Amino acid sequence: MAISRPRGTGDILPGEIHKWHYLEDTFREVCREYKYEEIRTPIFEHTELFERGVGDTTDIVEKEMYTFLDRGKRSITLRPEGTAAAVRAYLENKLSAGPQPVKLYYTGPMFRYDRPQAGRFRQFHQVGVEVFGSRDPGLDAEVMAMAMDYYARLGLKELELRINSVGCPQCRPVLGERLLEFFRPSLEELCTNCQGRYQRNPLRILDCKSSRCGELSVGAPTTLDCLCNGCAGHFAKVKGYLDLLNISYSVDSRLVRGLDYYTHTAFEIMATDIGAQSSIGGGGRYDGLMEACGGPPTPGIGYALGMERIILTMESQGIAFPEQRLIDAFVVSVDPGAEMKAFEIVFMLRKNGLGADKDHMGRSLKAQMKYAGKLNPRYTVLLGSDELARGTAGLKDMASGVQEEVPLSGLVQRIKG
RNA sequence: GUGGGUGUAGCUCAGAUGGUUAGAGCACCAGAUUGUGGCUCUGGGGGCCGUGGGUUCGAGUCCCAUCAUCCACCCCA
Repeated sequence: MAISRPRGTGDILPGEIHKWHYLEDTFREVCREYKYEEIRTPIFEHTELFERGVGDTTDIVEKEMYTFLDRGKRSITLRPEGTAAAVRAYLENKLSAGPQPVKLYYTGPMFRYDRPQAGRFRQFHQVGVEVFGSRDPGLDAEVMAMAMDYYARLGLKELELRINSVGCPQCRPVLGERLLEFFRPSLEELCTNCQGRYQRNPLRILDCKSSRCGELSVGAPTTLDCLCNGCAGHFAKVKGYLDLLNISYSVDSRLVRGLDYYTHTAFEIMATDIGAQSSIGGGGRYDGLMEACGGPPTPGIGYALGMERIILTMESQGIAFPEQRLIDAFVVSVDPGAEMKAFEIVFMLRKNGLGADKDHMGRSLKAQMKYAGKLNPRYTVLLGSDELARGTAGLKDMASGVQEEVPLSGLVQRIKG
């Protein structure tokens, strides 16, 4: 093989594309019902957008971005996530001038230079939403409910919704101080990662997966211990709305979204049985992000769901994807003399809105039938010299095997009927 | 970035201790008395045994390197 695909990427082949269509179609349907409108932003942006919009101390920006200089010596980055670009577009196109809130959705590929493993790729696909312009806790609940609704429509079971509140610029520093105090005695024992976090963002120590750090952080103050009245009230309302909708969730006070401008609600949806990368979606509120990107103070909340991981979960749960029939009719020429007529009939069927095809490999009658059997059309249309002479065609129902002779003039009607 | 597993046909995999023309199943193609699919049977095409080096009379098999892939850490979707 001369050239292979780049590491961590994948070809979505015709045999599985129906899964992606199903996910996308279902998502669009949900978005329509929830009144979210699609936005399509570039796949690449100025690197600076992500440095500011994702945070330059995050792993994503520090080591996972596909960044390059274009021919004009501009630093360009393939988008690693969708929120920053949506924020940029909202500001750049003055969507703030229209009615608020602005509810957007997007779908498409994202890029991160990670080591590939089960459920993790360098090019992967997300569907996501962002709501700009309102701090209503009802919207926090809405986006979570929407994500769960989407999963449910796909047939996913046994998902776990974890939620937390990470506070706001007023109460976060209080927590930060208390965390520094708490970990100061055991600073040397923390993993090297967390020693760095201690300096930059002690909140994330709570999130560390290392068992050592886990032990050390037992009894540590959590975000929930330090919420100010406003944040605690917001969180209580979010939970109230979720309860109202009978959406089950667990409060996970260790769930942290690391960026400074993330505020209030953070959530994550976990699946089982798809390997170590079990998060199939996550999101949160980011009331500080617009300002970080140079805009006026504007609240926002959103989520992103990983399509590959959703498909993995569906497959591991044995959920069937609706498969659409490739064609309605396959036209077979019984003898070479009928070849031209078969070609004509195929186009006639297509012009009438039917999916149709014929052999293009010079196959024998038997082989044409065999091929038709694989394409699984509802009908096979058989044309031979006898039929030609009578102006008819054999119409064979492939499921039942029953064949009848119908006049060409009534073929479309008969197939549609 | 770190660690482990695996690279033989389109796919899933056999190929003890190195030894003739590298096999199977599935898939693909053709045929089973000449105008009909699914089942069955017969036959056929297809392999620089990931790549490069080394050891050896001889390497798919042993050694080294490299690349790819899978899994895990980290992080995330």
